[in-house]
Amino acid sequence: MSTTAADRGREARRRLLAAAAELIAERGWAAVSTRMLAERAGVAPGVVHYHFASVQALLSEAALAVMHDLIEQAGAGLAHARTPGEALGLMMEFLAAYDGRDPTSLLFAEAYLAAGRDEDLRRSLGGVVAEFRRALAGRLAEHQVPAPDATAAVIAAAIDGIMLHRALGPGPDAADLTAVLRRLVAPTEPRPSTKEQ
Amino acid sequence: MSTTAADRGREARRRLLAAAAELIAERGWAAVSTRMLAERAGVAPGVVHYHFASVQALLSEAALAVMHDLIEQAGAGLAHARTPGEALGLMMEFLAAYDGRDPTSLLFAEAYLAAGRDEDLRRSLGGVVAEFRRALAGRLAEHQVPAPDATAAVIAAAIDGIMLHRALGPGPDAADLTAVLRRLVAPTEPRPSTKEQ
DNA sequence: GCTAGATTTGGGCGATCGCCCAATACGAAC
DNA sequence: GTTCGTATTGGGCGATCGCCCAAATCTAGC
Repeated sequence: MSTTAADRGREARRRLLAAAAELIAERGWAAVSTRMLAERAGVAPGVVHYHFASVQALLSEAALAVMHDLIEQAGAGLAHARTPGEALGLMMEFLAAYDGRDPTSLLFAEAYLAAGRDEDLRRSLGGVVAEFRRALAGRLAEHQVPAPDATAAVIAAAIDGIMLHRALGPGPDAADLTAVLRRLVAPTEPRPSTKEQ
Repeated sequence: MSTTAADRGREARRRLLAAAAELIAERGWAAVSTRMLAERAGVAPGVVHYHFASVQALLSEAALAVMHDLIEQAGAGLAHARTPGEALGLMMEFLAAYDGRDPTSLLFAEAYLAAGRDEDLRRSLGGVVAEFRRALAGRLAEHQVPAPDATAAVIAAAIDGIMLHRALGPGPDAADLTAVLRRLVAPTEPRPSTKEQ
């Protein structure tokens, strides 16, 4: 039951990372300040620069942690699918929880932009996207989808773009979008019947 | 040859809008300041709040002007295409000029995010995207592409996503991506032959 | 109890922020 | 030349910024 100083320190660090993830989405990357982070995390302002070299470093670490977790989670769900079409359906279902204006979606977008002005962050983030593309391309190749790399890149891009556009207002139903995306992975065209879902 | 006060005023306003478009891309929306804008435009700091109600208002007006011009330009090129596949090719060619890290791409991304925190901007920007989707869906419908609205939305989203991902590092060739996207608009499946690029 | 080392505190530093405004400059109308 | 109206100047206002640091506070080990 004893809480050592190191334990409390780790907890403070953890709370600061969580606060950073929230505030990036709420206020925007450049608008997150030292005192804002400290207040949200329930610590004194000085603690921020005790645990992190700079506010930038804190924001980067927080964003990367969230993104990596989510990509891994999505990838795990993908493994259950038996066909690429099914995998697409699962992914779109997974994405239904994010409307482009929720904290997670905004965190992604903010991180994308911040990466353009921070070389280290850009490299790390590029690695996350590349990893997702590679995993997806592997699944596609297993099912004889032609041009798996390019197809995976387009799907990954479409997903991010769909999230971006959702933030701006209503668009077509997710089910309709999924049906369109399925054209990308249909191994053989099943001759479009007169009626379809 | 006379330059009235009103003429000089209009010129100062124009220069401020141009400076805003540059600085949004360079520094990020939230990091653009009054004095930064004034210096870039070659005017005194006070001029900014003489011509614009706030820095936010200046940034929004500048971003919307650039985006509207570019969408219109892309749409004009689209009118020359004779098939949806050709139109896609033209659009991807048009997009080749933007690698996701150039000022125009960054301006788009910054505006998307800023829109999430400014209701007026969000509405205006949503209108721009909707207008593009509508124009594209119209062209698709003319050529019997199924589900033209959803297809247009996916294409628009894929384009923005591709630009976003390009900023993070190299991906598949544009030509390969275009070939994949063409699957979305193929009116009838030409029975995939043994070889295809 | 006492020391050693890690963590927290809370305010200070100079710089910068958005916005404002009284004073000034300057061409147009008379 | 005088008046009038618009545009510009340049500094001031209080607030906030990132980062720093000496002092205070804690727990573990002796």
